[in-house]
Amino acid sequence: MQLIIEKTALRLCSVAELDIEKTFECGQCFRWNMDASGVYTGVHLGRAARVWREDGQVLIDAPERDRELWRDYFDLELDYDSAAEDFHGIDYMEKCIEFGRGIRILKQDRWEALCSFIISQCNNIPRIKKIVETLCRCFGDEINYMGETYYAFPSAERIALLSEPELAPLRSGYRAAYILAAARDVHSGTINFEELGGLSHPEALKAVRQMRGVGEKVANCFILFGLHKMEAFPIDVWMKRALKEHFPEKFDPAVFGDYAGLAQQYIFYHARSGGDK
DNA sequence: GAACAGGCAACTC
DNA sequence: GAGTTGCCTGTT
Repeated sequence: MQLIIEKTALRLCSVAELDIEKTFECGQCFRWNMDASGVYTGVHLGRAARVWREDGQVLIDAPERDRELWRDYFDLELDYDSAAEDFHGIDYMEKCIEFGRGIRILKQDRWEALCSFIISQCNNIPRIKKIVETLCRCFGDEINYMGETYYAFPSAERIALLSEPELAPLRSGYRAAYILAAARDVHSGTINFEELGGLSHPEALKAVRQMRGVGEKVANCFILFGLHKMEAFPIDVWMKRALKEHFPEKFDPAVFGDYAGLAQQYIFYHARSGGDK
């Protein structure tokens, strides 16, 4: 009897198009983890996958039928050099673009992005990852992959039916009430992702901010990383520092054009990696 | 033990 | 509308 081993490593793109380490470690997502050999394992839309570099290519261990799904997730159709045109030529930005080359703004699941950035407030990345992981472990569907168990991000519907004490294992503090409120808003239709997607950035910002515990920063993170509206420009303490240092007092992100969010990510990654020191 | 953290809301003036 | 304070929890 012949054993047929299904070879599932798909070529996603070249390493020039996507730097997985920068993309996964630049603070936009919380569910990808690297092992000792540089292979990242993560979960997206209930699918676990491994992503790695090999011979100048980025490969992903995924079935052929999911190729487009993953290419979409990594935003591989967009030409990032063209997208950055509006802020090329600014001296400081040249440095940030070069430094962040290969970063892509992931098209994350909208609910996961919303929930993750609600959790992110006043928190550091290891703790955000820990809370998100516990949330998935407690309430997400099991995924068996490569002999290990992973967990999908639990749906808003699932979370909406929980009570605050049930979220206690997350140790998310005052954010637990915000998570529940957001889940219920999504479940009830008060917040409709499809509708939000059709709104302009200012309109979407206003609507998203109606949610309890969602202020300017969290809203913009959700709009950028969840709704993939590339003009969203979240400003946190790192961004504040960088902007203060390199741009005039009355700075308007609109100067970066339609892809201001990408500029934000380059600045943020540069600043957080110690590029300004 | 106090201060602080990738933020928000409620309150003050 | 600008500034201050408390908030859960974990870390320093």
